[in-house]
Amino acid sequence: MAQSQRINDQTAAEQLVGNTKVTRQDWLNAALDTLIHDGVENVKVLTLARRLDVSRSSFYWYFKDRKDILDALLEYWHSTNTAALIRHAEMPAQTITEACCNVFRCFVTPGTFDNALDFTIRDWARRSAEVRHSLDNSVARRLNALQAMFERFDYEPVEALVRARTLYYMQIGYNDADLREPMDVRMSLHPHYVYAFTGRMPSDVEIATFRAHVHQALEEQNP
Amino acid sequence: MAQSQRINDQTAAEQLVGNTKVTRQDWLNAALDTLIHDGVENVKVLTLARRLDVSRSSFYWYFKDRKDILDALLEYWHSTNTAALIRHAEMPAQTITEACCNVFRCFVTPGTFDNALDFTIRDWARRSAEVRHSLDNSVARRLNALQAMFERFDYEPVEALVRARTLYYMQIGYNDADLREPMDVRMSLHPHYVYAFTGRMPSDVEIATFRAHVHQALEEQNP
DNA sequence: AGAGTAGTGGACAGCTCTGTACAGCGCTGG
DNA sequence: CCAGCGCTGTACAGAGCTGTCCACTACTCT
Repeated sequence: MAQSQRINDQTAAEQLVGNTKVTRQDWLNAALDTLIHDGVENVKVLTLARRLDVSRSSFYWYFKDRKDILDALLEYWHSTNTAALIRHAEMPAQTITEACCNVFRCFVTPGTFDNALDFTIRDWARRSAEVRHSLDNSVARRLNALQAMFERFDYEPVEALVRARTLYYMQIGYNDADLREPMDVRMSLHPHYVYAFTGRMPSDVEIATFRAHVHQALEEQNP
Repeated sequence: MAQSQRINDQTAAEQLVGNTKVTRQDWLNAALDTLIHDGVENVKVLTLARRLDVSRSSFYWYFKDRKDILDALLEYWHSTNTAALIRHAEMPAQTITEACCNVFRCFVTPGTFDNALDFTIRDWARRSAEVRHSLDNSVARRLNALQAMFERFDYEPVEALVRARTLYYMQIGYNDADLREPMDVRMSLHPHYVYAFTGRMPSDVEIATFRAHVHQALEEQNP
């Protein structure tokens, strides 16, 4: 599922001047990919160097030490996933069911919210107080955005809180499970999820719009 | 939260005959505790030995190698968490809201379903195909039990499936987050969770019964 | 062309961890 | 009372990892 990740797309554009074989970006991309697939404890200077087919010591040209690159990875996560989720929760919508569909899109559209990365960060947070702190902050901001979303559609604060959590944790848990459910099955269940989360069935138009979005996103990914 | 874990309670009863300083159980308990708090990759023979204040080599008397004790930990998880959840999902109930409360009890009562252990296993599963396989099996059995629970109360299969997943993943995600919410706050939200999961409000009796159960469980833990 | 700069590779010291070999210690049963 | 069993400690070999030092290379700028 998770494609090779890129922290940004400068890599191709960067000039490999002088004796340069790899860029700082290459190290970061390799580290991010390793982080996602193998966990923090496998983000090792030695492993990355082997993967980039470069001497281990050149790592220390770009980064102070191992912690330095790990900090960069955390910062990347910070500025992507949480921002994406909040943005989708705040999208304008006519109904709560439409708003809920918007949030779903965030999780389903490739390149928006990286589920595998998010899991890895949670895992990491269990072993590092610093990461734990970042994570707690992000989760609070995410849940606030979702609660506010329900409140915009006149749910009582307590119910909005409970529904925000249910929606959020269900998505997180669901994606963690990595069910590899075929997209058509997932699409057929979608209206029922909306119903379970909001207590209301989405309209046919909302369902169709959601499907179109997902379809389009998948097209763009595999043209 | 997670107290010092015990794989079973034989330890105190076991005789330390001969030159024996620690038992196989001691190794297992230490390993389980380390697994939960620090993750698989920190379950190291050296670390456990230091913790038990015993030489590292005596480990190899009780276990073939490191993998041997890790297998034992997985087996332990197998025979506890999944069994507990299924048992609670199958408990007799008059209403779906009561059934839902039964499932909650499983997560809230100490010594029943170990959330921290479950998280660690999911983490582990990301790095080991063998563990992944065990986990997938367990999750399928858990979800089937929950879906069957909703179906017993006349939910359509698709809705039962969606609600089973929502209930399950919400609990998992919620516990992962380790919110450390005071129990009285959690209790006040409880009826709303039941409503979000089942679409119906629990009766006053059901709420009171649930609270009494939780209260009693906490009393037993801290007499 | 020569000096400087950015980046690389190889070698080294030092740490942590694994698994094995083997000797020693203290009970228990004939 | 001593032989054997269950268990422990010391010692060793070897692998994998980190971070540092320094010589080297290939560009760029003047």
